[in-house]
Amino acid sequence: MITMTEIAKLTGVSQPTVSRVLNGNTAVNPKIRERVLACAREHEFQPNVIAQSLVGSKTHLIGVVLTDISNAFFADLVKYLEQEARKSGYSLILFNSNYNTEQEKESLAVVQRYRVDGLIVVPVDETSAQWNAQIRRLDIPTVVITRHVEGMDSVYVTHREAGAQVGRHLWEEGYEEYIFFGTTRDAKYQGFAEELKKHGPGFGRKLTVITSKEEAKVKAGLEAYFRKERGRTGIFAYNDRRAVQMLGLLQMLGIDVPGQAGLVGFDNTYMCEFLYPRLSSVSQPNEEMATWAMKRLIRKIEDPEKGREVKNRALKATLICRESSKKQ
Amino acid sequence: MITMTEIAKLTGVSQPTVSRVLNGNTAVNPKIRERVLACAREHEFQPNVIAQSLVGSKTHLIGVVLTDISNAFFADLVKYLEQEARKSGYSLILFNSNYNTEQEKESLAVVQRYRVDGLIVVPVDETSAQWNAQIRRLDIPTVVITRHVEGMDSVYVTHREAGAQVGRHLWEEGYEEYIFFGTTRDAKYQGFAEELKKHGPGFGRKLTVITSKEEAKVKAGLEAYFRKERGRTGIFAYNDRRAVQMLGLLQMLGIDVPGQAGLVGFDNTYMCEFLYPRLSSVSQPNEEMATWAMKRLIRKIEDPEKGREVKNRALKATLICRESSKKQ
DNA sequence: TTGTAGGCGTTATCAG
DNA sequence: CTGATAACGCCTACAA
Repeated sequence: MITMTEIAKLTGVSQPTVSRVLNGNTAVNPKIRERVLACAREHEFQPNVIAQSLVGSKTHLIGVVLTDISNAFFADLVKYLEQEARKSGYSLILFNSNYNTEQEKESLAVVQRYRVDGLIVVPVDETSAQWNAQIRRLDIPTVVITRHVEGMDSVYVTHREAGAQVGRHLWEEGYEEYIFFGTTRDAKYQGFAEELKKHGPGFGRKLTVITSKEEAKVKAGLEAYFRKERGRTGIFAYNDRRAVQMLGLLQMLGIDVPGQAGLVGFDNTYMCEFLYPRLSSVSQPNEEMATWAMKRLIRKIEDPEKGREVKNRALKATLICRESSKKQ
Repeated sequence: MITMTEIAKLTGVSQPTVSRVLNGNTAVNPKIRERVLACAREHEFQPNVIAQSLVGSKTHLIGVVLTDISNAFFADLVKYLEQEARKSGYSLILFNSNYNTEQEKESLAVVQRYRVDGLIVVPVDETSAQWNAQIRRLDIPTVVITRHVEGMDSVYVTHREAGAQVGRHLWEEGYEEYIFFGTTRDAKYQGFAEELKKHGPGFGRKLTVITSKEEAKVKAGLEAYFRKERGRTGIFAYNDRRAVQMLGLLQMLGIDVPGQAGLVGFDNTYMCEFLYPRLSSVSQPNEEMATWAMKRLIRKIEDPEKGREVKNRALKATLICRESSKKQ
């Protein structure tokens, strides 16, 4: 890899002159300019951004530290993050914490050693004191994505509200009893339950929660559930994976969807369109989330004044109604 | 961010001494050592790897340039790549070409400007002369993953062999006619067709290809297909996405799976286990592929001698038989 | 318009 | 054991 100094020697000028030509800032003698450019082209000069970073104290590197890149949802976010960063000439240096706080901690340290200009993070546990302490000491412009953290910039989707949307939808479609497939700590559950509560005081008896991740247990639970005399049941699964599993189980048990049971998933992954019946699901605004996060981050980096105040962006999810939860 | 020079001033020693202490290479006076370490800890010193890179001509950065990070298959690979790189102290700088050769070209240039130590690539089109010229001129240790490129290190799965496996399986399960859902350029198709050919000369009439990506056309094609008198039909979809779509269509048309039609997908994604009937699928050794690629790359980087010769690794995929293609 | 000098934060190589 | 000194590749004054 040829350097400016070498080009300088080759063309008989000084290195700063080469720099001027290659960066096109200042005016230079056209003859020299041509000579230098020709030489650079010939040797396929590529500036050493490492050296540029050292002097300019700007690396054009953005650290991305997230919990699970193999999760399609995050992978999708990364795609848009990269797209947006690229537009402004930044590159992504990627770390996967794998939901492991040790790895996350180490990743944040590495990111600091690379002197990244900014940071996009999906914390393993944003309530952890250790994490909060570390991320704040880093003193790097940061945007939290997917979670809401007090005192830091963040973009996230209002899961509670999304849960309420699903509750309303299932109620409107005439489902009389309900199942939530997930944990009660999930904000989606809370919104879902609250919404249903509005439609009658007896909702407690009408809302069942299935928490287990073991298929056999889930199946047994469903069997027991449907053995009783039941009205039409609306089921909300906390993500599409689980929704697909639920659909498979319902089909296995011979329960008609959406007749006896309506089903709504979460994430609106591509397969929703492919399943039979097509799966209703809640769509998160991935592109918007990623784009906002990156734009915001770059603004913080390039305009520290405006970047100072903390901005939070709560985005709404959209329920996509398909066949799996339709009125009969 | 405190630097070695600052620590040196604070502790009244020279900067190189600080470097020695912090790197623990050479022996230093225990008193000074303690003083320096204390100071470094107090100010949470983190070495500037950018500066280290500049002098050491090693960035510990590995460029990853792939076609579509939002594809679950590649996202999975990235997870393992990161894991393996991390073990050896390397970090990933990630680029998504989005199947766009312009973006790919630019990414390769950026990667070079960052002076990455190595490169993992999934080319948009490995047969392109332009790409071949560029990648070779880069002169960076590179491992191609997922594709086979003459004269370069690569790991890939033998799709042709996988296709043959599927053909054999469907034949053994008693399917008498066959559909391939994908394109005939796909090596999977070739292996599939060749295998079927072994079981009788009339295979040409018995193997139908559905290429369209438009659901309506696919549906119409299937309807026309099954309107005729048909034996049991074995269907091979080029990936799980398509297999799910196919399954949905078959269910919609009221065709019994695996009775009238058997179905096999490709990629063995999580949903195979969740669908009803459970989907047979070909499992690619993602972890092995990624791990091999990264280990090989690091070896090339750290031991240029051994890294010189070109190594190719062809991995076999494994067919996972489930309910969707079982003998009746 | 061009060259010289200095510095970014390290590491490495010398003397001492 | 420790401190100068040079070097990595580039940029930004400053001077000519």
